[in-house]
Amino acid sequence: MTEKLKSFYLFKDLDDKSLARLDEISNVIEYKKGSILFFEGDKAANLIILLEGILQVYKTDQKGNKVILHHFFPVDVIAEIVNFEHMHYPASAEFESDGKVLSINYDTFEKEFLKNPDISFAFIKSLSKKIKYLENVIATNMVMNSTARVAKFLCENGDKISKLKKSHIAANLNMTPETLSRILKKLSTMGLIEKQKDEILILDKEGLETFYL
Amino acid sequence: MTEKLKSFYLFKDLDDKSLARLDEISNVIEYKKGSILFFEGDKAANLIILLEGILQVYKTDQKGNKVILHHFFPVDVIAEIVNFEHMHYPASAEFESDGKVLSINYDTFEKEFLKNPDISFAFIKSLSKKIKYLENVIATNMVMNSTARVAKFLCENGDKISKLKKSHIAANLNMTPETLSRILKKLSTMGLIEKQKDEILILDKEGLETFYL
DNA sequence: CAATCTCTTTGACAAATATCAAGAATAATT
DNA sequence: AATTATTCTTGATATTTGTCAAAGAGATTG
Repeated sequence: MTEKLKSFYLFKDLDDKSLARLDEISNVIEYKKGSILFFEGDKAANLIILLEGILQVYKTDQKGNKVILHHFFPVDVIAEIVNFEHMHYPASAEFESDGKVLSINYDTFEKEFLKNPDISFAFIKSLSKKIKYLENVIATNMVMNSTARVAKFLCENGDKISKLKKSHIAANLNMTPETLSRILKKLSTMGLIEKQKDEILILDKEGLETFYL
Repeated sequence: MTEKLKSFYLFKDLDDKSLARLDEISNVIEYKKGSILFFEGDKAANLIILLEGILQVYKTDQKGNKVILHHFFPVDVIAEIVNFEHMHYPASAEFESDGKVLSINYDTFEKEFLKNPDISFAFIKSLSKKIKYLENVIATNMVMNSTARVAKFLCENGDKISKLKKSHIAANLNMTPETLSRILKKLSTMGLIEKQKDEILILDKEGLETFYL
């Protein structure tokens, strides 16, 4: 297990003694697809690192619609500020696939590890990454309209698109499947993409980019 | 000047020698209301700390409308990840009032100061604060509708409201003045607020809160 | 391969907010 | 105080996206 810990960038510079200690204060938990890692409002006692699976973080608006805020992939540190600031989770998190998590007792971690310059630098790195992600969420969802979001998604994920259900893509882009369908039709009519059996071909990437750049 | 530096929480634990060095690599710049601190896309060479004034950070959407993302107040560290990640500014910043800024050569700062555990802890604190702020921007603007945003603003800023122009409030809430006017009228009709000459009285705070809690 | 189930598309309509234009209220200036 | 300039409000209309319902297309199962 200490070997496994060592392989995470956050811990790569720790000596064996520290790793053993870290091992003591942490454990691995597995989750099934669809299960909830935490609910909005929960308090956090553990620092959580996503080892396997895709985690979706969302809020629910007044009409009861999910508003998807993040996706986390391995190996991401999840919501560390909630630990750092002793806050409540500002959103809920649900596994989009089966997953696995490393759960570290945070108080001990802060006391014994966060002073270590390598750890704190990695922690800064992780926070920084999160800010970039949030900036992107804001730029995408507050500044861009539906068509722009679809165009951006197509340009950035043209490959993955065949594997995903359209309704799933729509949820990720915070729009309804109907709206997505209509936009794809429009882009198709404009000759920017071609809808095939199972795939969407991008015919004019530059044309798509004009919607959001 | 070193005394002044010492008064910022980020530097409060530095010894005199370090402060003198910090002084060497930094300088104070003054800005007039309406002037631009940086444009979206600019590259950053300096770590910027807002000493005086209110700074507005915004993007421009495709129609040319400003979308206001943040407000910074003294003493905030501005967009430190842009330095840390050697990125370009993802948005523009404009002074809403006359202002003053401490500009620190970032490369030197990272090399000579960021290793210091007190500094790095304060840096983490600052990043953490920013994440909370961004989470709030997202929660407010992506999850809440116009009425909820106005209600929240009234509850949180009931005092300041008389000093601000309505068009300015509307811009801050990312809606048009017309929409704000209509919502205030609606809330007034519902008996939750009372519009007076120069002020808005909150008659039923709990009633307002139901719009967004 | 027919029946069933799920997902996607389409159409008609509704809701929220923006836009444009005009009038009303306030504030500033002469 | 009268005039002028700003800002705010109101009404009419447009735009974007969501909602609901039904039809169509694909996939799955017996």
